[in-house]
Amino acid sequence: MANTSIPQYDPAEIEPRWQQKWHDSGLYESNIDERRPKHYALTMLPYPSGDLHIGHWYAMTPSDARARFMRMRGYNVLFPMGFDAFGLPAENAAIKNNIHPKIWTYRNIDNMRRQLKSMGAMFDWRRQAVSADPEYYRWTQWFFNQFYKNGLAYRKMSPVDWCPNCNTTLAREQVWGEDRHCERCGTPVIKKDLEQWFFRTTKYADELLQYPGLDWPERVRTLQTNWIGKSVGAYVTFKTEHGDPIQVFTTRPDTLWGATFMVLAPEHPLVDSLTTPEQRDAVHAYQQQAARQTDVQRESTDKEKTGMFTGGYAINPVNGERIPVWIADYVLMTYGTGAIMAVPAHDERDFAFARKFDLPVRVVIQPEGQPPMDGDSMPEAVPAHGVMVNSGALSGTPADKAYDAIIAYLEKIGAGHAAVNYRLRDWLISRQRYWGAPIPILYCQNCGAVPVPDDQLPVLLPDDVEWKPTGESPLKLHPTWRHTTCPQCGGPAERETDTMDTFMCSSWYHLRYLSPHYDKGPFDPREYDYWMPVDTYTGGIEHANMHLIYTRFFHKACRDLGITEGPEPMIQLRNQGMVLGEDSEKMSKSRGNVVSPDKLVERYGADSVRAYLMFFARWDMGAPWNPTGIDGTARWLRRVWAMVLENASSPNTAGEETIRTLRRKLHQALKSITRDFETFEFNTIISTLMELQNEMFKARSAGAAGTPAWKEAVDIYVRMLAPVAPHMAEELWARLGRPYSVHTQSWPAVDEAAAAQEEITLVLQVNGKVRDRLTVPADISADGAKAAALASDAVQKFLEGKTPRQVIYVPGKLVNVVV
RNA sequence: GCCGAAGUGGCGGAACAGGCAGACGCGCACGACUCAAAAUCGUGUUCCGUAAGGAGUGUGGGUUCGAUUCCCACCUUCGGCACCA
Repeated sequence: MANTSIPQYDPAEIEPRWQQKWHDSGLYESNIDERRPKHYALTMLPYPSGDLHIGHWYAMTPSDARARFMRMRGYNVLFPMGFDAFGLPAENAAIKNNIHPKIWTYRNIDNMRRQLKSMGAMFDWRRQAVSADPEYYRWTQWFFNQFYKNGLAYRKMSPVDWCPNCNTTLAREQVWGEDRHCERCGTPVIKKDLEQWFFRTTKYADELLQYPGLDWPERVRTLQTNWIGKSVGAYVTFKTEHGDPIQVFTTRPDTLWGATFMVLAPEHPLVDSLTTPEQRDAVHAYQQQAARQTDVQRESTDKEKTGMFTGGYAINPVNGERIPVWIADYVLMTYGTGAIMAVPAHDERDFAFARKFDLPVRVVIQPEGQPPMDGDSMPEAVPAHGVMVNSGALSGTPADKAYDAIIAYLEKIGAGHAAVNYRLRDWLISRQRYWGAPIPILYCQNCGAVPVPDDQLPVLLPDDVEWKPTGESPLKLHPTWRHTTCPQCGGPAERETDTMDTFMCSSWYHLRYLSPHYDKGPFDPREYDYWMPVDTYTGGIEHANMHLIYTRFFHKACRDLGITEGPEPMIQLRNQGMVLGEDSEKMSKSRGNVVSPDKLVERYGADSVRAYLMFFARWDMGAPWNPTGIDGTARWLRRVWAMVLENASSPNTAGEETIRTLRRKLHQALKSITRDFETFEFNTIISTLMELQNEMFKARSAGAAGTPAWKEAVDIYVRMLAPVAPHMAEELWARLGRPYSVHTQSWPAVDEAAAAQEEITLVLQVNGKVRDRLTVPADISADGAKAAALASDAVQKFLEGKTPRQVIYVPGKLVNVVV
């Protein structure tokens, strides 16, 4: 019955032809349209590393399919694309291949834009933004200026993380893992004392912990919440014997009576004045040794405790007790105040320290229902849950009840107050590299640090630089670039030679897409008012603690400066998983397990690649690449092609039942696919389409082709296919004689009556085991169902003559007979 | 150590209110078409058992008429954090 006259499915011919037509007709140009609801669909922009990776396709094609679905549902959809074009790999490639980073980057952008276009995605290329373009980074610098003028950017000398391979400092978020390695190159970082620029992200720590109205994965919110690391407690001020205050942070002010010593970080500013002459040499030696250690050595948990007595003492404000002050490297200068009160009875670390240096241990919280603890003999610290003991007037009070009273008391005697601390650090944005947006600051001998006036931006990155890695910013080596005049006093000034972290560029790219050539501000306010916020954001979860924190901070900071509006920049977030190599390892050139999308497109066509990437794994999970599975999706698309085009002359001999079944399956599939698009479950969209196609084959064999129901099924099928396989759907739509374009059609409506089940399969169980199945009317009564079940031979057989104790009917599903 | 995610056939996965486990596809086997192969189409494919039947969703318990789904304990893998006071 196969009609041999239909043309073969030839994606290599179809796909470029439609891409050209879409481009020529401006099909994907999104413009403000107040009559339609807007939908801003954003997918994370790629770094122009050279070639589009299968991972990019995996991230972007389902995002594109969903954007298309939203468009068909009546939304005015914006789905833009651009390039995160500044960054280290360009410089590394420059060094390796002796090619200018700019040439390397823009060449890659050209190639990747071509590859992106082969996906057939609905990107509005007019809105492309490239972060290395002066018309883009002019505004990156402008944002820096606004932050600087409002106290959100500051310069500070401090010990910072330095990647010896990338020759630059890194933000705390960009140092990963137990060995504290560089997020980019994997080299363990070292500490350096440098004067660097920071953004005051900590100012927003508390707000960043709130996710108002955000539909974000729980996973991401948890990662961010843990990263920000809020601790609620109190600052308590002890005094040295000379009367100098030593402030500590504690989450357990109720253990104050158990503080038997204090520990300062070796770098703490009070160490010098506390140290007695007899201890001076030893303390100095310990400080030196601590300074030489790496963070990894210093912060490894299982390390034997080390420390040194300063010879000095402090007075506990609640009981006037005189306690020794030590220094130790387990206390970090970068958290809290760099000093702690040690309560060895109830803190594991303090306990280990006390035992090692033979310091007193005093129990102040007695766990309930246990024999009294003895500080001298206890083998380990005990959790501080229970009743306060050895705590003066508060002895006998449950610890959790005393908490607020103690803070009130500390406030009354002027020795402390409630406080909150965060693990989050301010964002270090200085990079000692060439290929980035220059920090728009000048240093004048008279005026100090002066921002380049907004109307003189951008501070252009010079092309003629030596990009040799020296550990200094390459811009420092430029013969003339750094020398300029101060805009305030006209005297000589030098430019800042560091560039900005590229995460600064990517913190606001979603705003630049709105109007990439706008020159009166970072974005056209009319476009902002219409499109923002981003409705759906898709991308990898690896950015949970980097980009996704930075961009939220950026938005909130800008909101407070009157630049942006609303609490959050991106309302809904969905993360795709990772496509691994066939060997289940991360794809990398060195492992030789990289899958090239170009070759797959050449062999199967973009539509098959798109469909396979949606089908082959749960999108949010990812999976190792399976090279043979794609044959199945390619086969399916060829069958769809044949099914749609072969039907025209087929007979109309189907019975009523066939037609009813066809329509039921069709509308059930439509319902299921609609729901799955809403919930980002792409793999079941494809399998439902495959199932429906099988059902339609059956109906056609039964003579359904040529009926109105068949026509309806084909029409709906092609529409449902459009987001997934946009080229094929467009071609089929045209061949069916329908007007251009399938992508501007509305998403079909479910006919609930058609989808309704008239008959159901009633499952019959005996003691929870399936023994029989009956086809019964869907509206069967409970009594009817139970009677039918008991009448079943199979059920009777397994009842073995016993009387049912209970018969359970689950409407529309099953009957369970219990004996 | 703490936080989070995940464990289902040979493989990817489905089961969306606690109700038919294994949809859909890959792979494999057999068959049709073919001189032959590819492509295509058809049939079968969780395991044990000739069968009747039994077992079965990481492991062990629990709740329930009924558990992949809920609860408890544990194991494994992956991700994040880690001397954060």
